[in-house]
Amino acid sequence: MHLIIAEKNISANRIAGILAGNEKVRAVREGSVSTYSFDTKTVVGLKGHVVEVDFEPGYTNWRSETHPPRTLIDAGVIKKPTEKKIVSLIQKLAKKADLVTIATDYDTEGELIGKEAYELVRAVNPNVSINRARFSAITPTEIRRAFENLADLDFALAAAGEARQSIDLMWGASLTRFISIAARRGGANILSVGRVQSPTLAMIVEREREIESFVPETYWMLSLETEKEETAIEARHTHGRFDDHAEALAAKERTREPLTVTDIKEGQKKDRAPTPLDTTSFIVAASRLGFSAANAMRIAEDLYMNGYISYPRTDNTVYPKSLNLNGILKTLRGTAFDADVAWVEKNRRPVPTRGKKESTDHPPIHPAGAASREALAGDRWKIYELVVRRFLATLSPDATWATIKCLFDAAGEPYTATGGRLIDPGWRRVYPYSEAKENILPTFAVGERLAIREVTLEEKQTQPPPRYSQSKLIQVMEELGLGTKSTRHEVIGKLVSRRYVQGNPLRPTLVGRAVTDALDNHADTITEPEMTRTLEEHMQLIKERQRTRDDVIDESREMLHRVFDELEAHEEEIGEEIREQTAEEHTVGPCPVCGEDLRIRHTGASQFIGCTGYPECRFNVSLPGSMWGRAIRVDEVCPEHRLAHVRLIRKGAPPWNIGCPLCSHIKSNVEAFRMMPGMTDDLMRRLHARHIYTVYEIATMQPEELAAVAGVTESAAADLAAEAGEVLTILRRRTELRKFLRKIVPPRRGRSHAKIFAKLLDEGIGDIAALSRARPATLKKAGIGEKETEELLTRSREICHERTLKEAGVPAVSLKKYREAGITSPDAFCLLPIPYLASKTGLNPETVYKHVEKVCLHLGRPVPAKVSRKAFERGREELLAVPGIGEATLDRLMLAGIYDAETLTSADPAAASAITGIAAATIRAYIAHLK
DNA sequence: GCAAGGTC
Repeated sequence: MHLIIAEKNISANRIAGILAGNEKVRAVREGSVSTYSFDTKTVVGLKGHVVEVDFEPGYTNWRSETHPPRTLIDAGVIKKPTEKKIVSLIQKLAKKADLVTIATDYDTEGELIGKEAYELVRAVNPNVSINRARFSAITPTEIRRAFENLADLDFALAAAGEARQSIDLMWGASLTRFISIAARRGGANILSVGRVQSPTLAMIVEREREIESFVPETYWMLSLETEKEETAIEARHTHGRFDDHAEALAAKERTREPLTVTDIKEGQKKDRAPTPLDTTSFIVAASRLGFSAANAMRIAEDLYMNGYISYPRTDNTVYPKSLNLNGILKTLRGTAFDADVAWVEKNRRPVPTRGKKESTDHPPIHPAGAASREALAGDRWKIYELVVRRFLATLSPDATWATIKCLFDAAGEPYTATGGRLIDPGWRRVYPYSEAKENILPTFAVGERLAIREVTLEEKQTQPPPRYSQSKLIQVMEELGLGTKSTRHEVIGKLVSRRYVQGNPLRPTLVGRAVTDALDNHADTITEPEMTRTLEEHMQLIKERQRTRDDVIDESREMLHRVFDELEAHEEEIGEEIREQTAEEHTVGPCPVCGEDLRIRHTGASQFIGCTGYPECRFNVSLPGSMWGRAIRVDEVCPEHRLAHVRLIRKGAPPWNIGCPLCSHIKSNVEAFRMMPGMTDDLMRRLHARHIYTVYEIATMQPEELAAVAGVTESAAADLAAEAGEVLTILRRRTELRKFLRKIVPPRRGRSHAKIFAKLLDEGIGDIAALSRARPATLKKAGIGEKETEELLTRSREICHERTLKEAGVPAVSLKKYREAGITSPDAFCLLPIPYLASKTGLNPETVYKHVEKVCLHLGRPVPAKVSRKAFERGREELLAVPGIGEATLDRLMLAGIYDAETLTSADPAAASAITGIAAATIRAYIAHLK
């Protein structure tokens, strides 16, 4: 069998189709992986890298004494599978193969991915011959040519990729750990560092600094307004920007009629049709439609997977010869673009436009299939339409403008006006995304005199450079060689998820600035794009076999050690700097009680807002637990409390805007206040004025303090505190009920726990005890199913029973034994005979008596007579001596309170029979025997 | 728990 390994599934499919020619290809899905077979050949696709580099075992603990971050520099690197299913399928197929061909993309990463496959094959089949097919496009001619000219894997090319992997891992991981540990950040708050992300972040921080330090300069623009044929025309002074106000004023003073036309220059200008789309220009075009980089790529990948557009990750802006442009136009006929296609076919430019970058891996992004607006709703259609229209535009003629430049003289002061008119829209007909702004001037004649309506001197200010938009940043990253077409948008996503930057345009956060500062000061190698350039030069040398992989990595190790010399010498200082700079990130504003800073605090699963004046000031505001999202500060500020708004953010969930934490705190506690019978609006106002917002505070305050705050007598204050305590109990029980419901009733669409809970509350069911007494019909009305109702009732009764028994004073250890014996209700304690309970549980009857006594007293029921251990054991012997009574019969008799000879002889056989199920005659026989 | 690079 000849095994062919491609870079991805879709390539495998297409390669198989081409190589099979007229033969039928059998597609087989094994799990989630497909193979394509024909003749004796099987083609299988990888998923890019199917293995990943990591450190050898022993380096997982970040805070290890023996393996601090620096030791990662010299740690061994291993490859471990990330796509286990594909790895095992490749190895299964490799065992049977007598020839293996690596057919991954022809670039450095592709060669490395090929080498990974090579190693997987070698591990299970050491002798099979392995070769390499190199092609620059998956087209019939290219693929056939490649398979007729099979070569060997280029190990030097792959080694260049391996050097990049190792260097990225050791720099990224060691510096990430170092900085995170120094700043005492862990878990979701680590501070990451990397060859691509750190310079990108540094650019954003740098731009923000430029904006902050920008000193605007004032300048003046001089213009006049004239008119012809009742249209107003604006002409600007040819001096342009005046930096000197006096000079501008003088020019304005000199400007007077007559205004004479001195020259007219007419011309034509071509407006070139746009070039084919590579990933970056696609992201730029999509951003004009309002798509973020990541969203545009996500949609493009979806369209690609469904065959509507070509591969969206490409650096190519030139259509390859092999691309069938006519075929694509034909595909688009009959779609919503029918008229546009017809126009393009009729007016087509001789050669399609071409951009500056030409690469061979993939063609520019172009339509691959026909789609309808109905099939692709909303955003997907917008992106598809963009790709289609751009494709059409690249085949369309340039647009042509008629331009006119008119020069005027106003008593010696020169002015000019320019106009433009679109005479042939060309490509703009099919690509309406950039507006063509016309400015049509009336026809002038040289020497013509005009009136001056107004002369305007406008004062203006120079503007700071703009913040980076996502698309602009991706363009700059590309210019600097940072990241790849596939990763640039992900890098921005990473900076956002690390909370280094926010917004679009992108602004750095305090954390982002602090990390950039720390790295700039002590490890600037990693914040410069230079590192990537050097790495690429070294990789080039490896490819040319002028240097080895290990030699390059060793040099990088040496550099990183020097960086660590500097970092370790300043660890304390670096950590403190970062902590100091980022404290503000958690500060929401002044404490209403003492005026110190209020800060968001995270402690494990809970989070709250506390006062930095703690413990002197104990003011705090509770926040929903971190399961609802991590609390962060946002820019908006509450005008009333001067506190920053708070938002909970959680992966995969929309953010929960809490708003002003104090407003929200007050609002959520007002309802509880109103549950207190003695609460009035006036009293509530007084409490709020003294920053008392919770029932809990009232319940725990000293009466005299509360009396002073509320302006009532101490005894009234004590009543209030008692009421508050009762409200707390009610609320606690409600919470308990809520938790209980959540555990048993699974949430369903249209039936949230909140809804059910509200309905139960309406029915007066506010705690588990009330629930245990509820009628099934009531629960059904609240939207709870029959089975769930049954379970709710059973479980809630169990809980109530157990609670009563605990309250009565039955110890938990004994409760367990009763439960195991099936004795759970308090009634069972009061009604069942003590010997029976003792026998069932194996407990001492005297202990049982103590429990029964407690329960009966607790419930106000009569306490049964005590049975001593001696009497109990003697009774057993007496009864077991009676012929016909064994252990089983004894158990039954005990149920009827019969546990010794005396209780048996005095028993009423009929009654005892009814309880025990033993025939009355048999019981009479036992009694006769004893007598 | 860490990077960057493939791909989904």
